[in-house]
This record gives sequence, structure tokens and C-alpha cells, in this order.
Amino acid sequence: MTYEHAIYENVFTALADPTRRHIFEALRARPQTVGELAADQPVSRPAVSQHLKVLETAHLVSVEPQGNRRLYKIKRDGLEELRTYLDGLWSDALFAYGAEIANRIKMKTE
Amino acid sequence: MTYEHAIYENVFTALADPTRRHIFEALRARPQTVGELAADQPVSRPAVSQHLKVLETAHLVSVEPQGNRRLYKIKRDGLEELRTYLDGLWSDALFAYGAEIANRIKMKTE
DNA sequence: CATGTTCGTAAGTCATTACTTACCGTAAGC
DNA sequence: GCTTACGGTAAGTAATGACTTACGAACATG
Repeated sequence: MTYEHAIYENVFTALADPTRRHIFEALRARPQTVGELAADQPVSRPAVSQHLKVLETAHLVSVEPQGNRRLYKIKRDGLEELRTYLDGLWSDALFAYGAEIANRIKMKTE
Repeated sequence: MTYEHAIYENVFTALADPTRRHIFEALRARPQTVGELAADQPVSRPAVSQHLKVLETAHLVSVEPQGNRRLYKIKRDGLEELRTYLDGLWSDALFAYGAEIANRIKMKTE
């Protein structure tokens, strides 16, 4: 648990923060520099830098240094990992079944 | 942002916590009471109660009181909301296109 | 009834995290 | 060269969150 870090785990925490979601969604439009991203956010530029770092370790964005600046763009890997995890939950047949089985517990078993 | 709360927002925060993911995954097997869930977790029973509350507001689980106990089971709504949100990101044509457009920024446009 | 379970909630603590300002390195532009 | 723009990192603070124990309400059981 502590030394086995799945990517989707980081994706959840990365996208759990509203500011990070906004940054990520802003990058959907086009790759952007830190300054551009910060201009659209209510927080400071260093804060955006820190958020980008989190998004990067979640494989949601990647950087491409261009001279003075650093151009961030969306990366598919993070969302793919997340989708795979969700598919695992989805495909479980017990999912829809869960509602029915509830009655079985009425008489205490133990 | 503060008075427009989308469900997927809560789903991200709900599943960002490892303990809550474990509880949620445990419920995939079958509906369970709070005590049963707590027995499988390294945290106290009240902690599990609090986690269940978070999962409930994210529409990931639902409760069904049965006499003395409360039977929790998985609810589809939360994951469906999440999936819809992810599909919105996925289907974006600019997604794959983003890598190409990067070069356009080379000369600063202002 | 009186006692046991079961579980939600309150209150307080400790760790995490999101944010700020200050600073430094590096590339660009006179 | 010197100065300005860009952005990562450090350090400190304030807010959030995950946990504990203590308690009380509601049903179950003798």
C-alpha cells in the first residue's frame, strides 16, 4: 500500500482539487506556459507551478521546455490509467446484483 | 464554483482517499453493515462511518436501514457521473491534437 | 423493562496540503 | 556585458482532513 503506488491513485488526488482540475481543463484547449495558466487562475504563479508538478506525477500533463519558458500540455496516460481502473469496477457483475442480495442479510447469520 | 457542485467533483475527492477506496471496493463483493466494513479496515468504526458519509454524498453508496443496523451498498450514480465527465475530456478532438499545436507558440503572440 | 448491539455525531488532535512571499538560476533583449 | 521576463524551489502559515475517544439515540434481546 505504501510502496506500491498505482498511477490512478495519483490521478484521483490530482483531480480532486478544483484548481488543478481548472488548470487541466484549461490545457485541453491548447498547450500553455505557466504564466498563461496562472493568468486564468485566482492563485499565484508559484501555486500553479506546484499544481503542475502534481499533475505531472499523475501522468496527466507533460512539459516541453522552449527557450525561456516551459510549455505544458495534456498527456493521455493518466486518464487512461484512471479509465482502466474504472472499467475494472464497472465490469463487475455483482455491481447490478448488489441491490438484490441485500435481503439475504435480514436474518443475522454469524 | 462554491454554489455549483457537480457530482463528479465529490467522486474525485471521495475516491482519492485509500481507505475510502478500500471500503468502496469491499462493497463491490456484497452489501455490508458498518461493523462488517470496519472489521476489514485498519481504522476505527466511527472513522468508517465518516468515510461512508463522504461516499454517500458522492452518490457512490446508499444506505438501507435494517432494524438495528444500516446496510450499505454500492450505487451506480457516482461512477456514472464520473464516467460522463471523463468521456467529455476524452472525446475532445483537441486532445490528440495538442501535441502538434505546440510549435505554434514558438513565436510569442501576446 | 433493563442490557447488549449497532452506529451516527461531537469534539479535539495530528498530519497533510494549498497557499503565500522571498529568492535563485537561466534564457532573452536591449 | 546589464537588465528584464519566466519559472522552479524554499520556507513558513493557515486551512483542510483523517483519525481518535466519548457520548447518546434507536432497536433487539433476555
